[in-house]
Amino acid sequence: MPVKAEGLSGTAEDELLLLGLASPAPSPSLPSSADEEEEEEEEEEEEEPRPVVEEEEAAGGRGVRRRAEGKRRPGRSRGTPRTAETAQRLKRSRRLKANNRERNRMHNLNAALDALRDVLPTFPEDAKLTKIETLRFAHNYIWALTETLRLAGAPPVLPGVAVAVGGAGSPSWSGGTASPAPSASPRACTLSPASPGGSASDAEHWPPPPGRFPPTTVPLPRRCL
DNA sequence: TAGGCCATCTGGTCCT
DNA sequence: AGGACCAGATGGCCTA
Repeated sequence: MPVKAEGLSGTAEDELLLLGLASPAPSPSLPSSADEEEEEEEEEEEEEPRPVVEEEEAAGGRGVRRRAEGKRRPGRSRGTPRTAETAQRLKRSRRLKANNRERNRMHNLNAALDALRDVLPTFPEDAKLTKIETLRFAHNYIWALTETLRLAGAPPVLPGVAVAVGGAGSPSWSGGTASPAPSASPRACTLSPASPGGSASDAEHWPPPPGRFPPTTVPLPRRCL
């Protein structure tokens, strides 16, 4: 499924839509389940109990036509307490807002992943690593660079030096150390994903599929050459 | 066609 | 209460 453009269903819009305060423009965008649900919601809105039928009749509005057609909506007239509907709508509204937030969150996550891909060497250049490959390769790449520095006699990277995350908060490194933990690992020199904190599953994913093989430019620790 | 990858939705949980 | 985060489910697209 193609990525839905951001802003297609803004939070505020959803809210307005759900509360019946905005008239939804026919969306030419890709059909998603959310959209479908919104459409359902629109229908619901349209079928909201209309307390001012007399006025509509006077104005020749839809109330008149309904009555003329002799159609009566099932259920819903007086029996259902309005508060239940309101609660339902509120719930739905919150859900859609949460969906939007979640979508944005995942978009941010993907953007960060793309940024990570950009700084990772791949061959060919435009080969796109999958998410899991990106993470694993980044892990290895950092490990390899660290090893290279270490073997070159460079001073250890200062713990606490970290990438500013998201640009908003202060830099943090949840791991508590700036170097890939496994640098002390006895598994040095393999340069396989199993090297840095490797696991069986890591090894399973190495090497990457042909055509997107990235590590050709990863500097090997001198000891390994 | 099966399997991999991905985007999205959803409900639960935790945190502020 | 509302938002962030997470994991499971679902369905679409693509490739071998």
